[in-house]
Amino acid sequence: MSENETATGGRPGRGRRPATEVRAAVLTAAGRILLDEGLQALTFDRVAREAGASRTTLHKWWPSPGALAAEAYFARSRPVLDFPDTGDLRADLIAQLGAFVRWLKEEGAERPVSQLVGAAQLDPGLARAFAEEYGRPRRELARARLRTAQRAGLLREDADLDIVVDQLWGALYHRMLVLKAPFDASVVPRLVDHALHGAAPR
Amino acid sequence: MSENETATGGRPGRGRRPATEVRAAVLTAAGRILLDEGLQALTFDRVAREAGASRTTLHKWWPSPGALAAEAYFARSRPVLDFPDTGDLRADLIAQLGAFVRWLKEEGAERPVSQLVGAAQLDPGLARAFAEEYGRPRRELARARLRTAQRAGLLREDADLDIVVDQLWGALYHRMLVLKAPFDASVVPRLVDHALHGAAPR
DNA sequence: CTTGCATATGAACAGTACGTCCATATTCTA
DNA sequence: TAGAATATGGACGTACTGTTCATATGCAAG
Repeated sequence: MSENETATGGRPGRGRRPATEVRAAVLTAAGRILLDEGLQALTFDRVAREAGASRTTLHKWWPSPGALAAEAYFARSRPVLDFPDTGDLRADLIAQLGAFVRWLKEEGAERPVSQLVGAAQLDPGLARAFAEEYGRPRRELARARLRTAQRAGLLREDADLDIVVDQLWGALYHRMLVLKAPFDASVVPRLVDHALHGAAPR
Repeated sequence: MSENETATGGRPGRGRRPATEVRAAVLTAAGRILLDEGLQALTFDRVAREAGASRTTLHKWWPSPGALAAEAYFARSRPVLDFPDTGDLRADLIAQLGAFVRWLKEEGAERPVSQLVGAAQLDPGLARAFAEEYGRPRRELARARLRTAQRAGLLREDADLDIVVDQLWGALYHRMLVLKAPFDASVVPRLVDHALHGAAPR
């Protein structure tokens, strides 16, 4: 009897839909809006409209548009989380940082990442999520690779590996977020050489 | 509570007040709100109410709350814009970066600066203003000091001074904005040594 | 002193978004 | 088959933006 437009695909009107289906539709719509129009456009209203979901539902599952944006972005771009060890530290660092720069510049990650980091400065929940799901894991990965090199005698015993990581990635973030200065992958080798050998005469 | 006393002091009701007087009141109120409650609370509505000004006036003078916040902050904390040269590059860098960290951590600049950089990621006008009035001048100052050292033979001829600056300040911004990791002035000497001598064995 | 311009003011309006509540419809599960 | 879980549309109140308008007042030129 219930000619309900079919559950799949159409607009099912009122009533329950599978939660996973709704979540997926919401995350897809949110990701698209984030990439196409930026974080400003990603409001609960917009996402609900475009996902064919109810705003009430979004409020139930996500505490804020920022949190939804972060989850949508991570669900989409699952960043490569490995750090190959070829034995050549310099080459490995250049490869990793180069991939980061290309991800930012050629795969369109620069705007969403900038905006998410930016919004995190005003949203403690988003800040925690972003640091824990994004910043920290990447830092740990790099740290581990540096630790291996340090044990192999390729880095000084008293080197502060956190500082090395901060200097490598932080330099890029500095240009991207604070200075708004253009850069591309060509800075990476120089950056790595500076981190390894410093700017003072040898 | 609004007595319509004459023009000076009281609440003058309608009509013109000197523009400079209104601007000063607005910037004062905006600065206080920014420091006490953060950038979220700094809306045209709030500032207009607290400054005893009309919202219409704020729209006339500032394009957005972010722009007002930036101007209010710079008007208040006029950061020290000199970079002493004692001849000892390492000591000068430690002094400068140490002052920066203390400014952030002990003078309450961390939250407003983080929030302004954050908001700049979503507001191109604010981003430009912030980079031009804040980031770039500081970088130029540091670059100039490094250039002197380079001419004196304290840095390699082929050293990339922009990279050195990015590695020093960027490392701190990285911890503050991306990792949300605590830090204090004690990292500064190590940071400078890494920038000067690198992490590889000498 | 008069006149006219510049400017601040209050008020109102539409638009958008948030956050919350409700009754209802539907699906899932026991 | 019955009840729990959950999505839905709708409504409400609040807050902020961005704009327009008429009005009041300071300032400066004549």
